[in-house]
Amino acid sequence: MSPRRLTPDPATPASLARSTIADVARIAGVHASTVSRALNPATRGMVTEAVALRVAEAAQRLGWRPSALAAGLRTRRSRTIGILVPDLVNPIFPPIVRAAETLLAAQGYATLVANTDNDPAREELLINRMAEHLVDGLMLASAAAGSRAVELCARWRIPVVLINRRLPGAACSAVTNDDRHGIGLAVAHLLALGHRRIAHLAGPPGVSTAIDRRDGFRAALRAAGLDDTQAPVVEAVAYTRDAGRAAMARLLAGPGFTAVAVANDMLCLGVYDAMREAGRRVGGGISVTGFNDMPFVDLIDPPLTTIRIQHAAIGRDAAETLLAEIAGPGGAWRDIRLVPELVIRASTARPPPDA
Amino acid sequence: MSPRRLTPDPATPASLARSTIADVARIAGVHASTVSRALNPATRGMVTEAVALRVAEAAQRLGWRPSALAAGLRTRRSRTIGILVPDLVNPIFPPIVRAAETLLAAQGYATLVANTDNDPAREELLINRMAEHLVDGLMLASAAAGSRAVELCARWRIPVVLINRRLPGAACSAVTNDDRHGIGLAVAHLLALGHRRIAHLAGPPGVSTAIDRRDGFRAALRAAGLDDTQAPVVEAVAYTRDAGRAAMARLLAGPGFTAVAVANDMLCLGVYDAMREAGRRVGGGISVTGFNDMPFVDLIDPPLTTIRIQHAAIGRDAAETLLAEIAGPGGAWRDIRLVPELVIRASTARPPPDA
DNA sequence: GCAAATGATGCAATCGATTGCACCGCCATC
DNA sequence: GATGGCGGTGCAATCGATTGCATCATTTGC
Repeated sequence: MSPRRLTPDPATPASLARSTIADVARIAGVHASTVSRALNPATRGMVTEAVALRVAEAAQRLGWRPSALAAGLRTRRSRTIGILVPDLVNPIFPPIVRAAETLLAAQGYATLVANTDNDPAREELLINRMAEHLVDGLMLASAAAGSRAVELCARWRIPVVLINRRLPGAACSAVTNDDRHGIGLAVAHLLALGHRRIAHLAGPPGVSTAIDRRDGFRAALRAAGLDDTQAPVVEAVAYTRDAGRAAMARLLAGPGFTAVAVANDMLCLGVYDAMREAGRRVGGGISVTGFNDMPFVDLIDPPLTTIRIQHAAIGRDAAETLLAEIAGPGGAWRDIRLVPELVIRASTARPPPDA
Repeated sequence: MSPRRLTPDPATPASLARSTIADVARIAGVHASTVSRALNPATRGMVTEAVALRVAEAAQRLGWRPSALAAGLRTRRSRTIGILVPDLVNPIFPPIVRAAETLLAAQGYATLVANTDNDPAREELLINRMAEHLVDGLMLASAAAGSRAVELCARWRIPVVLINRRLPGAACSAVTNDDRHGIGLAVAHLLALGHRRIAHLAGPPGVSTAIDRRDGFRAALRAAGLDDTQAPVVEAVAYTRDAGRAAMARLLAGPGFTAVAVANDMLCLGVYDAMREAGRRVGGGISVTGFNDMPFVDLIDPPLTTIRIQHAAIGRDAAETLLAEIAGPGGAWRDIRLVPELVIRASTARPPPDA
């Protein structure tokens, strides 16, 4: 009966203690520096095949694992990437984080994820914490006007990539959506359905997605020969369901409109709430468009017409950009603008005939 | 005109280089070890008030930040907690992660989040990676039968707390839901509505939530004097929308039933899909109950009757348990079982009279 | 066949903070 | 006034891996 083989070798009780490179060196009969070279893929070529094999065997037998801390202390890189999101509970972020994490994990990077709660102070604190952990790069989804985040990263010499939200004039790369174009698709769709009195429920101040979508909304109306200054516009205080409800209630109290282009899907959930409370119907009554195509909005009642962004691509592109900047600093900043697409569902319809 | 005050002092160009404890020591005119003691809250008492002040000032002026790597290497603790989830895109996890992260961040801990994709090999890899980063503790939401995760953590001496899913016989604490009780609430609700032919759509094999909910389902039927062996039960291959759709299709092809208690909300999304494809109505036709009350299921059509778990409490309790075990190892394992509650919405109704 | 080049390995310093121990000075005690 | 104790600080080793440089053995070239 052959003994079961697990990792690490169960026959070696040495596995009880965490072993170091020195232990491996002793077993393999070489110097610790040789072990280091043999075990590091980048320097494996510096040692003899036979030695590399012997070392690998010894390491395996001891169940040796590198100490990321010791290595990082010496090399000044932690093989860790930080990701800062304003709110992990907003379902558009997990797919982004996940795509980034998957790509990074394949390259041997771990990811430190944290919530800023849209609080600049917390954002600063977390960036400092990330700096203490010597993250090799940072993905920042929480950028807002006035944020010192990018300067802070520069001070700590941490490559940073903005995702989702831009920061005009910021000295760093960014992977975002073409928000102006996206909202234009929504407006064009509403116009094609016959709507002429279209409102806009805008996002919170200082956030690029809010600004660009609002500008794009205006531009799209003008392009259609409509007077954009007449269009009702209200601003939500945050990208939350509650803020959407409140903003929509204000919109409903104002001059009439048959459709509303909303700045994001999360706000739409509140818009639906407000419509229900006001006894109005979404779709047949007032048409509603969202933005993001976040998971599950195809299941709400009525299913939401929205602008689909490339969640996974944002995470992937941002991770790739970051890795490129880590590998070779000094390149030009990338400004990747992903193109969103319209997804038509039942929350939009022709305007009611009596409107 | 007084100069603007930022952090760190902009007047000190020393802030350009990352400063160490030795730099602070030089400025403050003391030894590095004294700086360490003065800056560490736990050892501050060992130095004179005046020295502590001088050191703090010097540190502030240099914009000094501790190196988590150097400190961790010496102390063998990284002030980092790992969280392993099977799928971050499943909306029940972000609230848990977030609650844990908030509590841990307040205690100075960073959180390393990773996805296992329900892949045991990936889980092992990630735990090893966490071990390399010397995480002080691990929250594990991905436990499934046969997982070597807990042993692996024991080998690395990493305190671990299972969340959401239990692992019978595992040598560690766990913070989970009372799944048997929860599914019992759902069944009781269906019985009260008049249903007698109730099916169960079970979760994937080997996962405690699936097993306990199935057992609880059976027990609830028996308690009502019904023959639980007659109840149709099919098993989904995973907790995904697609798997739910497939399983529900199989259920619909079998003997008749007027209600189905589904093992989780994510599966319910697929159940809705299958019902739509089969031309059946959820609620008035077949009643459906979910489990978890994950975000947004109150907005789907029809809104889902489900069992609400205490998302935030899971994260909080698990984080607290972990901190307790880190602070004083050797205590008894905690087995916290949180009590869920029934949330009635429109996916359940009286059985149709002709049924 | 000898010098030079090449390649493999060992040596030791280093990254930055922590901490056991030694030391020094001051005060209280007898 | 010597002794003991104690609080505050400095010294130096330490955590574990990496890496520039030295060293040694081997091979190549002439």
